[in-house]
Amino acid sequence: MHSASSLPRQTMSTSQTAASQPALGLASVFSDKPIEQFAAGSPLFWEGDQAKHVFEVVEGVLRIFKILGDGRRAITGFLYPGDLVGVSMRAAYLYNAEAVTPVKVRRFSSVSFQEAINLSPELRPQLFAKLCDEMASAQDQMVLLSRKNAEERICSFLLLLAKRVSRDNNLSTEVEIPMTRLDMADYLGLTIETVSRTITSLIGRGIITQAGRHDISIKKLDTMLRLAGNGEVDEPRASSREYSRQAVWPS
Amino acid sequence: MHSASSLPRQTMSTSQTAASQPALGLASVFSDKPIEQFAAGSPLFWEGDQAKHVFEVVEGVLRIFKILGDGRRAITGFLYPGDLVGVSMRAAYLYNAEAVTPVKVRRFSSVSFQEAINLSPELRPQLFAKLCDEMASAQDQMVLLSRKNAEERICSFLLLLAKRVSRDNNLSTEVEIPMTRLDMADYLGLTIETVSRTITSLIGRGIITQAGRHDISIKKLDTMLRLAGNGEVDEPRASSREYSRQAVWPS
DNA sequence: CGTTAACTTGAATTTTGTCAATGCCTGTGG
DNA sequence: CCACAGGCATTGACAAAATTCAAGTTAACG
Repeated sequence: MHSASSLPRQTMSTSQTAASQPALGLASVFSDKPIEQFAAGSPLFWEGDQAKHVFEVVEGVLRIFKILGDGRRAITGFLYPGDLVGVSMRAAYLYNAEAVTPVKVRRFSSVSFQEAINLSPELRPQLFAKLCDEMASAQDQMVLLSRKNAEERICSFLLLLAKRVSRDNNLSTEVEIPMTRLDMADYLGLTIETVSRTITSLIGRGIITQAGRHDISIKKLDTMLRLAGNGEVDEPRASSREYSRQAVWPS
Repeated sequence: MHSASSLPRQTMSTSQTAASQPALGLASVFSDKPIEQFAAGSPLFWEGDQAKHVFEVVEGVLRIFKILGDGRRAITGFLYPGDLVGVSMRAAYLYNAEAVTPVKVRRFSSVSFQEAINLSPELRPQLFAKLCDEMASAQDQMVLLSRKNAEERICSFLLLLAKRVSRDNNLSTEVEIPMTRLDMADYLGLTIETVSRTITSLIGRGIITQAGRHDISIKKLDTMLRLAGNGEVDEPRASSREYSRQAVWPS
């Protein structure tokens, strides 16, 4: 089921937040923990499990999702290196977490994690900021799901992936898609067929090109941005990663 | 637009978090600030405004929303007494906030709010927990928007409103809907017509009854719960037909 | 290299949206 | 306090978008 391809599928995993981490970043909490590996498709935990641990993604991509009574799946997020999994302040996990690609994580007990956070006036605001970022992208996703059509959803998603690659703000035009069409569909609130048709249409119009199922290249970035439907193409909005935040938060 | 009816429309405002607040709750941060009032329909702030203040809702209901380039509106949440507005750790607000009903709030400067939180080891975890709650309901909303049909959305929403009324977990069967059909539509990712038709259908089947546009009564709670589609009551865990992967678990 | 899961493509169907007209609350002003 | 106006909601007919069902095709992995 989707294991490690020999292709650049993994290259994404190496990059990301590691380099941009502050001197004493959140990752430092985990740094003395051993690395654990999960094969593509394997679960880290299920919704309802005792929430005994918090994980830090070191390499690879995770999906977090919920399942409705009759089996419908909704993926609520994909997690990349630097992201934390399982921070919920609850006794039980609120969602399922599975590896999309082969994944490396570090594990920390929930209790000690909270202690560590609480004792460090330097880490606390970082965690807080991460939560706020998460909340902001959750809201963007609600806008997407509630008001965008299939094409706008796909374009928004591809641009999101494009933004992830670079640690600064530049979009890369070479986009790697680590997940399957089904994952995309369940994240975007569409069916697999609609995802496929929409991508085919984008290719047909020369807006993107494809090199294998998991690698696309954006050929008409301006068109993509317009099709993503956010309006303001060059908005100063979520420069997404760190540094755009208010400089308050003393301590 | 939608002002204070003489009906129990307001009663909801008084209840909520006030009673369940710990001795030194988050509200205490705001307690010395004067109460400000906003008329129904008036804005507290717009997306992009300098995020100079944090608000605590004291009475009434707010909507927070984003607008796409061509005018489509997506409401990402309704806020009730006890909720905080504008906690984003950003220089600018990320969304618009407007009064749905006449609203009373207390205002606090963002900077001092963060100071206060950071200095109090008692308040900190409360804020943290609030953020986690918010994240949890954002995820539920993503599930709703991504995988539920119109009827499931409406039923889920009405049950959500029903749950808000009581401070414990009991659902009230008398549900007050403080917002318009358009607000509901923009929150549920539907059109006003679909919302209307769906409610009409529920009434026609005797599942709910209506007393004016803003007050419904749940007559068949079990049916409502089933139609909401969460399949929550009896979950023998993995109903995951095709989604449960074999538990490999290498390393 | 062959098998099989993942993906694509097509046609029919369903759901929801759009447009348009009517009906009914709600709050205002008489 | 009541009547009335205008906004809000309902209803209907039609259109559009996305889903479903059903084959085919491709490419990933053993």
